[in-house]
Amino acid sequence: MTKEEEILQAHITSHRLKVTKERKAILNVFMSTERHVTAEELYREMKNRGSSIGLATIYRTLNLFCASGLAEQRHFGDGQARYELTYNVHHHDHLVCKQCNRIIEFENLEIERLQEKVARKHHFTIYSHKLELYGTCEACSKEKSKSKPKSKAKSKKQTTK
Amino acid sequence: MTKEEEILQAHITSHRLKVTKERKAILNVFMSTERHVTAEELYREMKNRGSSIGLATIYRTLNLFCASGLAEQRHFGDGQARYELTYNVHHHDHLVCKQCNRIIEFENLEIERLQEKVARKHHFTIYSHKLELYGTCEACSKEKSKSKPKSKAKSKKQTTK
DNA sequence: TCTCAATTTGATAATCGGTCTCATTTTTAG
DNA sequence: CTAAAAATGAGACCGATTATCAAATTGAGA
Ligand SMILES: [Mn+2]
Ligand SMILES: [Mn+2]
Ligand SMILES: [Zn+2]
Ligand SMILES: [Zn+2]
Repeated sequence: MTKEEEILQAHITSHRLKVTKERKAILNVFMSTERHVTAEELYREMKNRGSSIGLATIYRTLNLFCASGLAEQRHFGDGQARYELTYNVHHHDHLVCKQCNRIIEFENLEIERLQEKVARKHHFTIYSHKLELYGTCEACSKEKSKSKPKSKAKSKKQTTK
Repeated sequence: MTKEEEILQAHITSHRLKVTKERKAILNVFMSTERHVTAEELYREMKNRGSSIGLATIYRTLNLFCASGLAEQRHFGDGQARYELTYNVHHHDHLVCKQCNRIIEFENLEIERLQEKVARKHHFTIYSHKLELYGTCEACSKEKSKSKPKSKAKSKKQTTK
């Protein structure tokens, strides 16, 4: 049993919940897929691997992962929640390329310290924060003309009239 | 005519759009209400003041304000977009109290500089960013037991089972 | 000022991510 | 093994926002 399975089981038993094959299966795939996955993406991935677990269960289970401290939910501005394993993963923030939807993780202790300083000045107690830098990644700014090297998002229709 | 009305008109004419009484009325109320307003809140405020403008037009017009550079859209994690006038307003980020939904604005050039530094390190070009610190404000941490002094958000049902 | 094509509006239908409901199945303490 | 509690899948439902469309308004040019 992986450490992650243990963490999940601990949370499950301490909350009088139940260990199910669905939860184990979802945890497995969740750990093996790319970071910042959406519920829908995870659902499709599981289907590809032969699973018949329903989408509602995917949502429920991702929420459970978050409640157990295994994962965290993120929003990168495309209207879908994304999830990433955070157990044993250093805290970090994100650079989000709006061209190709690539997500680059970074860690900056100076910024974290300054956030705390700001909070102190306002007598505010931080328990979470969100720092995202939106723009264009290196790859995308090099290929000035081409459009979407690693597209992941649906392009939303824009009424320009 | 206020400077804001001029900016809007400039955007409107340069895009072959039309100046309407609705747009002027919405801009007026938008400028006179509190910052970080939702479309729904602005709609109700206008109704209170006797307007009969439809909600769809409020949404359309707030989007227009954003397109013209007068306003910006924000998301503070409660699932509704909020808007604030940013013309002639210094860039700032936000402390969001999850107890009372108070929003405190702050400005920190050191953090902004460090963000740019991070971006440079990753050869990334930032064109916008989002920094929000979530937690408990001074007022709320003082009244340890009381719940919602200036409640603004609907409490979402949480299935704890 | 009049005309009229283009734009905007209000009402409301549609969309979309996500949650809830409920009948059925699975888990697990005893 | 039993039975109560919890979880599941299917699909109904929800809330914020956008799209549709007929009717009204706007404004550039005559
Ligand atoms: Mn990450
Ligand atoms: Mn603000
Ligand atoms: Zn990119
Ligand atoms: Zn507060």
